[in-house]
Amino acid sequence: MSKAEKTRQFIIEKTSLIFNKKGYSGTSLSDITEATGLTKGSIYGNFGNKDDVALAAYEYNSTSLNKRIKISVSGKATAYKKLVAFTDFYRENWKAIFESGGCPLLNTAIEADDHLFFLKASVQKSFQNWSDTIVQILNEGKNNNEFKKTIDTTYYAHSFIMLIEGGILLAKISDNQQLLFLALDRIIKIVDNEIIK
Amino acid sequence: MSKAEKTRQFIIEKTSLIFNKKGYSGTSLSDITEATGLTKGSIYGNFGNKDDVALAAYEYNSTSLNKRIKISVSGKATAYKKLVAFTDFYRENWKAIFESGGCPLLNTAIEADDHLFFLKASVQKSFQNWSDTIVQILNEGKNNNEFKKTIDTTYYAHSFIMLIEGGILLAKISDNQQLLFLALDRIIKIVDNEIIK
DNA sequence: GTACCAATATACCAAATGGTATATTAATAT
DNA sequence: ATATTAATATACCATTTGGTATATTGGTAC
Repeated sequence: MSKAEKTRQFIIEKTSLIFNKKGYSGTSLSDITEATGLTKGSIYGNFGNKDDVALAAYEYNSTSLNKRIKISVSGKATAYKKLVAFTDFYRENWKAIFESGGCPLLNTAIEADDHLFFLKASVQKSFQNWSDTIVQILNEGKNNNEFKKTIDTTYYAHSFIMLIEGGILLAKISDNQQLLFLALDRIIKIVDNEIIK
Repeated sequence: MSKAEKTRQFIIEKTSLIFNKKGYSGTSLSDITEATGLTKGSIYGNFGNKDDVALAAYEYNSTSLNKRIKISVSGKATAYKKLVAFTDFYRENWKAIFESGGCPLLNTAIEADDHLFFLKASVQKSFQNWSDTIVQILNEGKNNNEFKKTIDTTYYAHSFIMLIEGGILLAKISDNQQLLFLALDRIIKIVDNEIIK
């Protein structure tokens, strides 16, 4: 990794939290220089403009969350256990997630879909990727004879994502994590009642 | 209504759409003067500062959505029909809602809970109010012997709100209204399977 | 009709915004 | 050791930001 690549990574890591908390409109260049201790010249030597920093910070936020979820899920013996691990991830990490500004996909989607269009494709991809991950687990369950063969995998993937995002939203604005747990319980209930054989 | 009150209302109505689309950080004073055709002097004659305009615009956006939902629900004969009407409201109005920037509660919650704290109490109140409305319908159903007496009304109110907000989020960023309908179908499924006698 | 007050416009302010051209420093290859 | 290049800092730019003091206009009561 060249020095420029290191600095680029350094900038992303130091600003990702701010972008997730204050949003992409709400984060200024002085926020960026303050957080990194670097000057504008250095920022613009490594990024084309502010949007590029924002996009890189979003990519960092979304992929690092995704990685952590995948680690929690991987290694579980059955597809069912993977789905439980997936919800447990949020039960165990809700506090850290909330303190770092909440789900980056949720936060960024709001800004991307009517205003900051340069972020939209990236956020769409994140949701698609998330959905694909869940679909994969559901297919694994079908193949293992754990889950019903008739289930619509993308339908359930989308349902779970909605419940989690809605849960995070309501829990965060209400300062009540139980509301997120409610959504997670509902996901497991759906798995138990509709998906498992 | 005095002239000042009229102008105040005029400013709110003309800017509410911009605030919902661009967010409260993303909306500038020049956006406000442009949308209204008024000057800064006039804006600051009617509001203390930009935050006050933002807050008033949010209140306008959230209450006007709430009013429209209440109109759709009211007049229905049974509690069950009221819940159906509530989901049908989104089936019928999703396009208009999406074009005006999506759900103001969702949009504003994202900015309010880590950044623009002056909005937080107001958004919390909106969610509380929404939850209360659903709880009221559920209680009505209990009293009418339509719904099971044992159900936890706030639990279901929160579940429905999560599904709708998650559905709006996913549908909007994916440019696919079917994803919202999926959430609405799930709500009716829950009513049919768990709430109705 | 005029005096008075409410409402709006004008003209200004300092600070912050995103961005850039150039200077300086640090690293690297020869 | 030195030339070259990569990385960062400095110093500047025009524009926009939110905000305000003052001037002007419009309406209304007497």
